[in-house]
Amino acid sequence: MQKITIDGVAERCGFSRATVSRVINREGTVKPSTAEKVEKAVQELGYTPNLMARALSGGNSRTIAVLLPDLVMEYHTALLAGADAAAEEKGYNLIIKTRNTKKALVDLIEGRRVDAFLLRFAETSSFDLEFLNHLKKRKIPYIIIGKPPFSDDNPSVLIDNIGGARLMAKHYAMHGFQRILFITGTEESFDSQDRIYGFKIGLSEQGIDPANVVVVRGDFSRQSGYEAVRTFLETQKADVVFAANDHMALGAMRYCQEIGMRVPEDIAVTGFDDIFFAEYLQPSLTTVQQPMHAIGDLAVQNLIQMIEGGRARESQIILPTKLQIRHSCGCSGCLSVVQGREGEVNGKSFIKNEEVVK
Amino acid sequence: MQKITIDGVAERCGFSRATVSRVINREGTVKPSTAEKVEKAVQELGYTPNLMARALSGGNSRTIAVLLPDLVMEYHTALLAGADAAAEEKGYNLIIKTRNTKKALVDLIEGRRVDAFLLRFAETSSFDLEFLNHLKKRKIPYIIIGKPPFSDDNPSVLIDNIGGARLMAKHYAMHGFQRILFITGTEESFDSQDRIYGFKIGLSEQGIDPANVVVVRGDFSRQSGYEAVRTFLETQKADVVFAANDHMALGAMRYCQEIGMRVPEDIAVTGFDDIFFAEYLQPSLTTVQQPMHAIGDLAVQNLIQMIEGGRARESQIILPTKLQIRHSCGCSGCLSVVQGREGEVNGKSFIKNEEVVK
DNA sequence: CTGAAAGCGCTTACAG
DNA sequence: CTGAAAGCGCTTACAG
Repeated sequence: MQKITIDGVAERCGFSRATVSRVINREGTVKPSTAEKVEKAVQELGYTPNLMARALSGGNSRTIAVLLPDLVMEYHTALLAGADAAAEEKGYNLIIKTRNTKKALVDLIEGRRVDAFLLRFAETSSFDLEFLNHLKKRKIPYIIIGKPPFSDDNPSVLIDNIGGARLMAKHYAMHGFQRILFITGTEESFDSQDRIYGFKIGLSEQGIDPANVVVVRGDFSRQSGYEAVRTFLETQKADVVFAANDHMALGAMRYCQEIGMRVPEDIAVTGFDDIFFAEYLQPSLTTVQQPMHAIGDLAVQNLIQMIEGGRARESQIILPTKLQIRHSCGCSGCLSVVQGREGEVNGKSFIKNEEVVK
Repeated sequence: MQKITIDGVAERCGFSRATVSRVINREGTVKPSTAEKVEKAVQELGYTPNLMARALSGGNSRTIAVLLPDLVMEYHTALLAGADAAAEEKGYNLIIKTRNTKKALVDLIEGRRVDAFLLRFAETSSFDLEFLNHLKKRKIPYIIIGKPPFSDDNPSVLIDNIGGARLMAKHYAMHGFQRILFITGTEESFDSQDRIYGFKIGLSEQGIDPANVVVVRGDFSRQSGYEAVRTFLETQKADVVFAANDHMALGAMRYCQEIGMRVPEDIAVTGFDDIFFAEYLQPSLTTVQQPMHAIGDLAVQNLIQMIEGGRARESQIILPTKLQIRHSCGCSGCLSVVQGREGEVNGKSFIKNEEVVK
């Protein structure tokens, strides 16, 4: 199997290397009939451009870098899986980075290794504004997954923590919960901040005073959920525990069950994320789900549009959140889902999380 | 920030581009004193080579392709996380591929995009021998995760399904289980094949006739585990159900509990994989764990050795398996772990799964 | 031990 | 609309 290059194609169809390059990249003007001949030759030879050479000479590398906090949380691997699906469909490669030194990232850019960045930061401290500015200056397309920092002009696909938490607040109102314990994640977590924020907004909307909520700090671990509830219940009582993620909800539920409290009869527990096993807990966990796979997929699609078509839709996009109502909140019978609805105003996508299906 | 190239370094230190290249790649002979000067210049300028250019001109691209069946199963994302850890430590990039067309893979090679391949196939039918031969012919380093096909001469890191299942058989003997239902995964799954194989070997070793095991086909889904047990229990009885993965074990357990059987008192259930929630089921699941993270890490380390140092240790490597004894098998009290031990003979690593800790 | 030169496979002004 | 040429940033024989 002879390695076949652009010159091979040129020879085959009788045109120059430059012309072949033009039709492959659909740039400049080429007579339709010659484009056809070139394409035929490409087909016959089964030619695909060498991406290294292309990138080196100033073209696209057809590669997107994905920055993730980790590859362990289902939350992030689902995001990656979605990104991968879109990338493979469009013939792009994904380079993944978890422990990202600034230097390594800049090299990726300067070395023209990647055309664009998909960025996911979990903690405020990991947010590298300098790097973001570098991207802007170099006009490298990027999309941030989750809340962008400070300014609103960063292209981003929002993880709708606020909307999801509001949905949960509304559901709490339906149950008539009064004494609420909220377990947060780490202090620096964007997700955690937005979840408590959205929850309080939601409570206000329902006429419940957010001041009634007791907030205890956790760290997203199952153990921290366990401990938070234990400490709290030593001196106080609660109708319900809202943990900022499912792991902590699991820990909370375990503690309650261990001391003989029935969930949800004696105390309700709800979570956030809808990780795989939420459905299989006993009782099954009522929680908020975000479409991480779809978010990754959509983000990569947009990134590719930016790479190929200039800027495309750089606006912020929010995908609808689902409230997965199961049994741990006290609802019984078959599962129901409360889902937000998508909308769009002024080029900004958003959702109305209004509907409640019972 | 001026883009700095090898010529920049050359100018700075007063040597030629060729010499700089030599010291960076530690190739050829360079006088120590000049190497020092070159390195100083590299430091001062913060130079890192453009990998695209390097690859194009015949050097390494410092990139490894990872082929995975999916990014959903914890089994595979843990493998990826391990690979990523090793890659980032050594300054390598990872390109991930899930839905791999042969063409896309060959392009990766011909375009010099990657230096090596980490391959994980889940099903016999997905095994592309032609591609493997292509790799061999081109002398591209690769490592297969899991059982290599046909011949033994493929560098691989084995997932020790057989050893793990043997461990479980031994544990079954301790419990004195007689009537055993084994739920397999899909017919083409390497994992499933090896697990039933190893299990039967293990039973024989314990003096239990493998013919006593009833084998029912599942497909790794929770639902298939549920159905398999339901169908079986309609006409027969069992002391224990061994599911070829934890998802099916979960389904099996659910069915038993739904019809009022107590696990493990009336029927024991064990699984394979030790996915995250195995520990949190009620009762907690006795299962076999394989160090997927370590496997991915080790494989990438070896791959890098092969890339940089010629061939390194191309032998087969097996990492020890753990039997996670929890409650679903009938054991009670604190958790115990039965762990295999590593060994090495004739350059081949292997393990003796002999030890039983009670 | 070191340097000048060719070449890797493309893209992109620049002519025509 | 098309082609000849330069150049992207490296590595690698080939001389010396």
